[in-house]
Order: sequence, then structure tokens, then C-alpha cells
Amino acid sequence: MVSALGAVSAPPRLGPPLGADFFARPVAEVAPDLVGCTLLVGGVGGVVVEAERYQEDDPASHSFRGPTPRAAVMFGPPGRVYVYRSHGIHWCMNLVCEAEGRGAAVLVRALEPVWGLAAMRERRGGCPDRLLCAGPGRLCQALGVDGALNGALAVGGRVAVHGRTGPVDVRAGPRIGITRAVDEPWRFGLAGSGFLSRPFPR
DNA sequence: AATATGATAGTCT
DNA sequence: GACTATCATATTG
Repeated sequence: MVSALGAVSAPPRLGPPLGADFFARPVAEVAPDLVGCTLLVGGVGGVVVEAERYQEDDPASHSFRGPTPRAAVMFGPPGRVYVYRSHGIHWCMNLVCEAEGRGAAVLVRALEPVWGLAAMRERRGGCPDRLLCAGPGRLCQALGVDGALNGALAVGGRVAVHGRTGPVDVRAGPRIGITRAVDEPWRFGLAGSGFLSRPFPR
């Protein structure tokens, strides 16, 4: 399918539902692998076009200082959702990776909106479609994600992740909005997507 | 197009 | 008391 933007667009079908085993791997593998997968919350969502990797020995990660009350979910079992509030205003959504006891997760930064467009447009107040889910705070608003979802399963039920339906060209670059470990190329994105929070340099 | 700024509240030092 | 894994709007070139 070709979107109105002419950008890479997802087929209107779902790959196989992913189980906890997908997330029970090193976050260095899961983060790039997640690009091209489909994230649904209550049947609303789309294709992951941008994600960032965070891990325990990473000074930019909430898990860096150990399992504080906020970061506890990051140290829990893989395949769960870690939601935190950013700058007092926005919610941000992560998918917990690696074995229980390891503080690793992938921040979902942008989706290509595909399913539940009407609901997303309403929640986002009628902004242009390419900005519906272009950023971690924006996509949480579009999908109706808030703190109540923190710790919930992401492998069935209200939150589900489905595998890719075709080949994917993944780019890597430095993460956004952090002040430590700024040079680590741990942001991954779908090459050429028009739904990124920011483009990747050529 | 690039950069600046204010909103706003939880978390950690 | 300082610092955010942000976003929308405003301003400047």
C-alpha cells in the first residue's frame, strides 16, 4: 500500500504475534529487530518505524542506577510494558527485554499509523497524519497509553506486537533527547519512512 | 530551516 | 533543589 505521503508503507496485514521469547534476547538485537514490527494497543497502532535501545550499563538509561521504584519494571520479566512520564506532561512506552533481573528495554519512538486511524486522530486532536505517532509522547497519546499500562504484558491481551511481513531496511544513529552517552548509535529507524520523529542523515 | 522557550510533575541527589 | 528517554509554539535567518 502506498500512503498519501508516498513514503514506505506497511501492508494492511499482521505478521505472527510475538511471544516473550522475542524480547528475552540482548536488547542490542531486539531494538533493531523491532523496526518493521507492528505494535497494537487495544487494536490501535501501526508499524514501528523508530526505536531506541537502553540497558543497565548505559548512563542514559533509567536502569543505570539499579531497580529504583520507577525503573523496577525494566528489571522484571521480558515482554512487558514500561511506561514513564516525561517532563511532567508526556508518557513514553518501552518494551522490556532480556532475562528477568536485567534492566534493559526498547523505547518505542515512532509508528507508522495503520490501525485505528480514527481513534488516533481524535486523541491527537486532528494533527497531520504524519505527526500522529512521530515521537514517544505523541504515540502514547495516539494509542491511549498512560501510567496505568506500566508493567502490563505486551505479548497478548491489550498490548500485542506482531512480526514483520517483509524485508526491512534499518538505519542506526545517535539517540534523541539524552545528555549522556550521546554518541552511541542506539537509535534505529526504518529507512525512508515519512513517520519518523526526526530523519536519519544519509 | 534551525533554534529557542515554556509547560509541568515525578524522580533522584 | 536539579534534572529530565518531550512537544508545541514562537522567533529568527
